[in-house]
Amino acid sequence: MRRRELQKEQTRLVLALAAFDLATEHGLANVRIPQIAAAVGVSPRTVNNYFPSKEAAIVWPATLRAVGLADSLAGRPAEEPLADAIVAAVAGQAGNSEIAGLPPGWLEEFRALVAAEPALHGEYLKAAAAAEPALADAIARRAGIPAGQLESQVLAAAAIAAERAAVLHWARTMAPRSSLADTVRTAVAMAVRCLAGPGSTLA
Amino acid sequence: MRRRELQKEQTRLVLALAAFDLATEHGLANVRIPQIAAAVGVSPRTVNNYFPSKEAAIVWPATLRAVGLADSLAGRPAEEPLADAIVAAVAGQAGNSEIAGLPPGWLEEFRALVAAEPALHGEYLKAAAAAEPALADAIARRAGIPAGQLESQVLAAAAIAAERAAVLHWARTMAPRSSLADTVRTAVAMAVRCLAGPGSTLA
DNA sequence: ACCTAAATTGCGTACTACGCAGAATTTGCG
DNA sequence: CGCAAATTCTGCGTAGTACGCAATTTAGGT
Repeated sequence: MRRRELQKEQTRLVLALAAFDLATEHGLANVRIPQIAAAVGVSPRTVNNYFPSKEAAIVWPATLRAVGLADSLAGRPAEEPLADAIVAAVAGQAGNSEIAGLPPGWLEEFRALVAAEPALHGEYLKAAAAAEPALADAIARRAGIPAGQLESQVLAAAAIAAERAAVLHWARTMAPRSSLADTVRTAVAMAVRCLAGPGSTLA
Repeated sequence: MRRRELQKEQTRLVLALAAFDLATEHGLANVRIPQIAAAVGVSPRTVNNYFPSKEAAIVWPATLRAVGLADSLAGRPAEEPLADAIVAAVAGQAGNSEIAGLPPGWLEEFRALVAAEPALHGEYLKAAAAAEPALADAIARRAGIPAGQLESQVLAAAAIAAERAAVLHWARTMAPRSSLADTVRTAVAMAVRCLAGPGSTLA
């Protein structure tokens, strides 16, 4: 019964993108659940079966990307230093947004929407934080230490916080002189340089 | 017209504490807005004048503490290294919870409630993140650099994320061998060591 | 004590979240 | 190919929330 879940994830993503489009066009406050349902062709009740709120639906791709962070880190070569691997994993997610069927340029529109709608900040925070446990576990596994230690959790939280700060900073800066990926890379590097660098128990 | 606002803040805090107590006793899901109103002796409508949701009410003291972070940092001696000042400011907030009329031991109960009620995690995140801009400004001011730079924002985000990770880690650990304040101090020091340490442009 | 500004309150409305049960649909298996 | 079972979609009903608005009460300053 694998196909079932794939179809479900597909519908979930379609719903999320529909909610996202409606929010960018009409403004978050003017989006109604039935609108989203109509745009996809399902019942309003179904929308709430997939998402507890329209905000959660809009932010869903960000949640997906955040969850993919741990996998991305696990896929880095084993000999790469931990700090570099984390930076590469986070920046890599920021670079290619075609991860799971997202339209190209999605990240650009997303940051614009989040910057324009403060009501989404909280939901974006939740999406980013949802990845912390998995990322902390991946870090611990790579460092060869038991999971649940304070240090790996702090490192994961700091890395994700840095990424979020970079995205918001980049979104606020009207004339960005550097690309989003570069900004994210710089920010994450600053945050993890020492936590995961030489001299750390995680290195 | 200063007294007016003081009274307002007072009732706001009373409402928040009432919501908090009801949540610890009956569980978050069983708390109703009229209950909170009745516990304080105001109309249900008034509760929603002060808070947009019961979760926001419960987390309000955490928001207060987070906002106080920037002031706490500003109050540190000017000759203290930035990293030490940040660690001291954050850990100081974790140490004394009597900041604004909170009952002693409030932080303990709060972390227990947050750990027991995952529905509060998001609200706690928002409360913590609410302090980021102010903290980033305070950092920039102390470092003598213009506000809004990426580095100060990343540092603020990382410090707050480390504090939150420490609190949650401490809450999850059943038999905490060290005090919460020590855990927070350790976590923030790890995150800040390098961002604000020697060699950084902020130092 | 009065005048003014602000807070509290009650009411009404729109919307959301979700439990429940029936209908529709798809999957696995013979 | 068809049947049975599990699962998802759907509609309905309910409880509860958020908030605008206007009236009332309360408090502050002179």
